[in-house]
Amino acid sequence: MSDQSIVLHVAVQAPAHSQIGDLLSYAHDAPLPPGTLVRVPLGPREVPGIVWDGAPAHAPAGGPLRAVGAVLGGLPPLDAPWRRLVAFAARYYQRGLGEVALAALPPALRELTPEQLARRLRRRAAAPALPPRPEEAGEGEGVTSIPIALSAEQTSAGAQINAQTGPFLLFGSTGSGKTEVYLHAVQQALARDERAQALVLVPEINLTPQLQARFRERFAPLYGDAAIVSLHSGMTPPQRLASWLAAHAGQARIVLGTRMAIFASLPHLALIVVDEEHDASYKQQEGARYSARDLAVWRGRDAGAKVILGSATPSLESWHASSPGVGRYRRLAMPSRIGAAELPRLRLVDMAQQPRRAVFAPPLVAAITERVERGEQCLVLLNRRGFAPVLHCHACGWKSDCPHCSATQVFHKVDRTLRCHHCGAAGSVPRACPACGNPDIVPAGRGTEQLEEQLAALLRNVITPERRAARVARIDADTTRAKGALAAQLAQVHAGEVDVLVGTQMVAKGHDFRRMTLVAAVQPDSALFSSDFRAPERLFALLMQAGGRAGRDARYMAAHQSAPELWVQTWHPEHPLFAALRAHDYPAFAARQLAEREAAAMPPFSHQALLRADARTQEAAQAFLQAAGQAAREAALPGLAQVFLYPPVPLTVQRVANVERAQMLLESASRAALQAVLAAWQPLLHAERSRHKGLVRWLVDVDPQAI
DNA sequence: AGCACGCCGACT
DNA sequence: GTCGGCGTGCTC
Repeated sequence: MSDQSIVLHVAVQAPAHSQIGDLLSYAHDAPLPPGTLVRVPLGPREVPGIVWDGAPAHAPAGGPLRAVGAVLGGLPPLDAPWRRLVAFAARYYQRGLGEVALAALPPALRELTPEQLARRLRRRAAAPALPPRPEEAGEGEGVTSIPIALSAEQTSAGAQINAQTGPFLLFGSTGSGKTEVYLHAVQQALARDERAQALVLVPEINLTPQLQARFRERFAPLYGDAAIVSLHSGMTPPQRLASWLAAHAGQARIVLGTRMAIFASLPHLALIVVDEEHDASYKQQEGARYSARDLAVWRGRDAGAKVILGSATPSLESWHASSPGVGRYRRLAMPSRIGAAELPRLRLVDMAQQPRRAVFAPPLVAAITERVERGEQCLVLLNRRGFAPVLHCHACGWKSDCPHCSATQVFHKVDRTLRCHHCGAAGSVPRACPACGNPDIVPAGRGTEQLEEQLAALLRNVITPERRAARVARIDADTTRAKGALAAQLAQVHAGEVDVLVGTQMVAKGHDFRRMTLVAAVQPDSALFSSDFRAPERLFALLMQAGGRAGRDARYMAAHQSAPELWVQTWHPEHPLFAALRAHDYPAFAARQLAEREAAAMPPFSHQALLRADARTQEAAQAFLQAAGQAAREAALPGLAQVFLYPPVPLTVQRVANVERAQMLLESASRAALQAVLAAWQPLLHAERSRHKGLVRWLVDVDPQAI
């Protein structure tokens, strides 16, 4: 303990609800700049940490400080903008600073010793990592080195992005060429400054390969292959580390990734693109429940980087923010589909007029048959895996309930199992009713497996122009579990080996199937009357996006004299959502939804947070929430007068894996008041926790995407 | 969150 | 007589 006179404040990975404060103090023999990675002793173990600026809220309890264990000095410190982003996210989403900061680093980096890191960095330096000098790029304002033919709408959007600061909401219908605008904006940003970096976010890993191909094709000739990296959870730890280091060092000029990539270290960030910004997967659902889209807007403003949010069906939050009266975002509209491709015509099937219990209405079967006979492809969507959501005994009323959850086990016919989609419990299908012995137990309802089977039967005599039998294939989470399975199956579809594709939402997004001319949603009605006020918005987006899979290739459609169609089977054809869908009129749909939201003071006209409790019993979960609310009122938390606390209620799926779940909704017209309450509430929640025996955990979800 | 310490059931 | 269940408490 001789010369260790410097006190360092270090963020370590400890959750907010541990008794540890945000920053811990350690002794070291020399000052270290904030953002330096270190390893420090914590109790019996050594953990990674990040040197932080500012002092901890609470001084350590006295006694000599322990010393920093190791310094990862080979790495440039994480810069101030990165630390501000992490600090903001931790504060806003009510989590520990160190928890958010360390989770934002690639796992492989957290495990590294200084020696391993030094070896890695030497290897990187030895490799010819620097890209060819882009001599031809960056010759002043607006000069692009690759001439790109843009439509008038694309040119106008590009010009505005170039001239204004944003953030921008790029509202372009499916097939309007949003990607080309992204590419153009990235090219402009990179050409303007030879160090500039661009971050491009996509909702799902599945969509990164094709986007990566587009960006590589465009930018690898200019900046080299190494200048384009991906960042998502499907990569191996070494791959992720390599991408992260390339971004941190500034060698990667373009980072493509999923929501986690919003926390990438990008010292020269100039542009952030959030593709399909309405997509729910931008909201993290465990740990710190952050919205990568919202953080993108914050980060862009803080770092002086432009932000482009793109969608054909924007979130109502973004749409509202870009409305003329509000003007926080600049709206750029691209209503036309490129290359004279038509938008799909809506064919509503009134199920009340169809044979009872028909899965597929006869007119839909006829339409699919006709298309397959012409050599075109069809897509059938159902958002439910398995063969049937429940098995049923008509003799005694037994259902295939999950023993651990308040949900039924789903019948999977392919492997004769009953599986719970909530807790994962799986078993084989009983031969007879476990309750009464009746051998005649029947599946009720339908899933993708059943659609696949029924369609195959319905089309068994249908012959394609190549004189082979029609082929039906299914793509969902069950068929794509193995690594590379999705890519292989998609390749089959692209190769024309599949005529009808049955699948869940995962095939509705992004993919470009050239010969796809008909898309059908078999059973979308539940979203029309859901208790979740965002369900209609999600359904509209899904149907628009799914419909966009049909007729993307104008030349193919013209050559085959085909017109794209979106079929929807519904019991409520008169529902106003379908009128807007028929007209491809998102603005009309959004206007009506926003009017309803405003009248009911719901988001985006109010702000919400959830306090959720998991416990052994539903009573214990609700008692904790009740007591937490009571404690907040008794302490008269600042801002509480402007925040409405709803009574605790069970979650829709009340019990999962034998844990009972309840939640309490907080709502306020003032985001600041809601934030103030949540921050001041935190210590009361800690205190309350120990008074509730059966409580398993509690958590706060700011801006929940479902309630 | 880890990881200890700590006090009560089925095994060698 | 030990191995081990996870309840409670601490980590600068």
